[in-house]
Amino acid sequence: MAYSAAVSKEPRWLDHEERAAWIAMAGIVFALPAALDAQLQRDAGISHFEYTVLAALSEADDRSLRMSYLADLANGSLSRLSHVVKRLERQDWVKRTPDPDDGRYTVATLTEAGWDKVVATAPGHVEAVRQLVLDPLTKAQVRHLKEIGTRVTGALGIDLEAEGLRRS
Amino acid sequence: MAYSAAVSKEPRWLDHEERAAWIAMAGIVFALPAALDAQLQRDAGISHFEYTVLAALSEADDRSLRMSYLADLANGSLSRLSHVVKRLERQDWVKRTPDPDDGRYTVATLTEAGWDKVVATAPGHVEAVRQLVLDPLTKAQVRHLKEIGTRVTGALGIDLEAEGLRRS
DNA sequence: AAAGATTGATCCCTCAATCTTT
DNA sequence: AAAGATTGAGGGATCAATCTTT
Repeated sequence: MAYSAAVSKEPRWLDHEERAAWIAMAGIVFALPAALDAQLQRDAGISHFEYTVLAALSEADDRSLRMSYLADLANGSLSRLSHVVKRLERQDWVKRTPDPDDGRYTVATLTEAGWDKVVATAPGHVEAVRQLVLDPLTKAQVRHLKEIGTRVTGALGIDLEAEGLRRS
Repeated sequence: MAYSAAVSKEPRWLDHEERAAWIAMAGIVFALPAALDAQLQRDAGISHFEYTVLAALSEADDRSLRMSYLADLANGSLSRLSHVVKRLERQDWVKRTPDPDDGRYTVATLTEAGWDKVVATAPGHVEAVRQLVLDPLTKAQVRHLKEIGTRVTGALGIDLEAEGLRRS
């Protein structure tokens, strides 16, 4: 991700409307993850990242995904995922096996207990997403949000098609 | 922040448009902080939270704020702020003094070197915000984003008036 | 006793180094 | 040698406990 270094003397400062939009966006971006984490931690004892991992596996064929692909889906590094899956494995929610087709890959699979955990956790999480994000918006604003999100995630280099496989 | 516990058997699942909007929002919310942190870390050697603290002080009267108020502005806990300010103090960017009016408060003040750090860092940060968020949007979308942000931050219990004091 | 602030322990993430399979 | 994955060390965030001032 290359930001053209601000070499010119005068940066393009934000006008009034841009500034207001950015302040609102910043508020969301830095407070929403904490709020979602808090709900999941309180009601299910897991982090949002852990939930994302379990949910992604629950929607995959055979409830299985390669570690590297799963890391991409969950927007995390492979190292982070490896640490997290180690913990999830201790709880017997996930198990790991080498990929028979290519031994370099590791395949993570959701166990029956892991499936139950997702089923038990999903409704509360969806409800939190509704209350914090979707319910406060009009139908038109939901549409606008989708379009804005498409453009910004594009600038961030995120592939929404792939993301579509998962998430509540 | 009270989420009504999902006691009803059937949660209200997301329809197609809601799901698309949420996936886009989730992409932003979990990738944008990392992107902004990366720019600041690379170009200035500080985290986004540290930048927020320095920037908030730079815009305050006497370049000074009480710790508890500053923690609110920066969307962080007082404990987190205390740890961070300790580090900023080591770099001589901030200094702390007891509030003369009420000794329970601690007042954080930006030093001259801290001011210079903000001046040197702000243009690159604003440029990143432009490239990742504002430039990809039309003027109408910037307006929509402001309105959406107002509603969602409202649901999150954030006071945007107070926030307006800071942020690039 | 309450409010503001700080501290230390613990947990989690990041980064670099390493290991395994191809 | 390259790709995928794991590991351990180091740094920052969180939480509970503590300290200070009112």
